[in-house]
Amino acid sequence: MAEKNEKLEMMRHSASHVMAEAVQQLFPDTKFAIGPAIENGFYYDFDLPRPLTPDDLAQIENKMNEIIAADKPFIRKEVTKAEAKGIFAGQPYKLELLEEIPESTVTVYQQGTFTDLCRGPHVASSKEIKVFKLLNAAGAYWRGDEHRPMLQRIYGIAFETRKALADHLQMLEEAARYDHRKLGKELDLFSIHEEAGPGLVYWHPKGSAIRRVIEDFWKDEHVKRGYDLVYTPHIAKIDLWKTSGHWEFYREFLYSPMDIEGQQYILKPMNCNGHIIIYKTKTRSYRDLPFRMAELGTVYRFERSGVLHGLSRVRGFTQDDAHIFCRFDQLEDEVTGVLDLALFMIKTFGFKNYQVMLSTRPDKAAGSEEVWQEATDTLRHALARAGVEYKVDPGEGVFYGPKIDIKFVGILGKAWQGPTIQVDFNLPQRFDVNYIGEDGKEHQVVMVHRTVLGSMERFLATLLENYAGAFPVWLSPVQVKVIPVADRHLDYARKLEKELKADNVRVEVDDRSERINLKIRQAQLEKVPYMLVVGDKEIADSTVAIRLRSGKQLEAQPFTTFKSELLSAIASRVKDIE
RNA sequence: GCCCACAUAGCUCAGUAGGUAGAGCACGCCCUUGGUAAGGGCGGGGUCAUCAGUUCGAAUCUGAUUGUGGGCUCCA
Repeated sequence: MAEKNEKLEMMRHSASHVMAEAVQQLFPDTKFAIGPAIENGFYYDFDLPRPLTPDDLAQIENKMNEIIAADKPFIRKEVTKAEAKGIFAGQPYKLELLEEIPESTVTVYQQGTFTDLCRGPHVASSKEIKVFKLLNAAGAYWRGDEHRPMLQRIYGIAFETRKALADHLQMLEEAARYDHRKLGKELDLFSIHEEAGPGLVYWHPKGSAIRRVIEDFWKDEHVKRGYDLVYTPHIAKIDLWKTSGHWEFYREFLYSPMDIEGQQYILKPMNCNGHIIIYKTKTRSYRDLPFRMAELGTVYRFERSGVLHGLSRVRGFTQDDAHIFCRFDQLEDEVTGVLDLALFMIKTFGFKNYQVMLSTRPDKAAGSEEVWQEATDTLRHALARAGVEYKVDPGEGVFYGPKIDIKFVGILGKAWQGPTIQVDFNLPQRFDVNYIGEDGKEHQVVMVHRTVLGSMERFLATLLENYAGAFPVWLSPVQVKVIPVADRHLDYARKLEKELKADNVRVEVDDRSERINLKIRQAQLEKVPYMLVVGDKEIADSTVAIRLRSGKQLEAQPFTTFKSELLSAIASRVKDIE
């Protein structure tokens, strides 16, 4: 398998060289940057005299096919740096790369008319490139630096067989049907409006119904686990954010201050300061710790226009936030508790798997090396206790402390940013957040910032794409659709509706004078888990005919039986009626 | 923010030699009361994202603005 992947990667990398040759022939003035193999394909960055059009891509593809058909060998040469500078005269990006190579000799690969600075390896000859397709052209900064020139990147994919290519293209099409922006519109869950502002989400009744279920569950679970729920205001005086350091470090994410009676206020970008204020309203004893304060806190951050994306990157969002104030010796237990909660959430919401990253001390960090080391070790111990496998992300911690990030892995294998657990020594110091120890003296608390879902917005996106909009029954905005066969069955339908509503079931009656085929179709499109078809037979026997959204029809059963099974399925949160 | 593309009815979309807008779904009314994925008829609905410009005339050409998409960068 590994060998096969290497072969594929070699082919993809070679395809990128062939693409460069094609571009060179079509645009002789091109300056070449880099062109690696990536997952499923390859790209190459070019500095071109004009923007590329879809027609250009087709032409480049044709040229590539010619080169492949001509079966040009890939020739590897070792040359001195001085020779290489001659070869790449007039190619500033290649020359810049050459400067950074410490060795005195470098390798170049040549196929046809194109020679590239490249470590290799490559296929022996262009004919070994089996099937490829150019997907799109996009802008990309030279070396990923936004202060350097914007280059044009062409992305392509390449496979061993036509079938593999076709499968991949089909998979891309399939993925588009799971897109939360599309599903959100189709299922009438939320909207975002040009006239109201980008990145600001309007939750429709059905989206709000899902959110309420999530929030109620979240609150109950937190209270069970020893959290106190709080509410804090959306704006606060700017000085608070100066004290916390946000004004200094994160100003680019903050909205401009507003003037209120001569005082400057800003919208909160985080909830921590509010929780610290509550903590500090009285002297806390070591006996009061840990103090776990939780809030579904709505925050506003200025995100640059180009990064906004549906529900997953927005400018106003509600974090499922909490801050744990504890003693250092309690830190491990607290982190363990948060990990347990996070894993419980992952399981309850039906994610197949998860990935865990531990981020360590960055270059620019507050606090001493020793404290960092100790805190990082504490996180390691907690991870070990939870029996969780993780990877280390060196230097990716927040400036105020190390963190654990968990990604949800959905049904399709896509990973989503989920829970985050961050240790913080900085804010307690800035705000002088203390407790009185057994020794009668003041000691600084350790703060843990954490979310277990992320934000309501991003989490809904995650759920939507994970379930393709077919939520498990406990989360479905409409759990039951009652479909009377004819108008004379409406009274019975209403009676069922009333009885289900009495137990907080989210139920709708399709009371239109339409054929049931139409009503079934629309309930299917709405992905309602249970459709109850009721007509003369059902009324006579006090039963319901049940159709599942899978298309499966269950035996007609007494309404009371259905109802109790439904209620237990909802309460279990895990299993639907099958 | 940067590169490229796109913006037509509530939704999905058609409308290229520039001559003042169409379909399906949805919505309203009428007929139909039909047993598991679209019954039929009629009707209302659009200053073609916004603002300028070119032109006798702009959904269509040009520019700017706003927004969206694909990337890049960023994501405490």
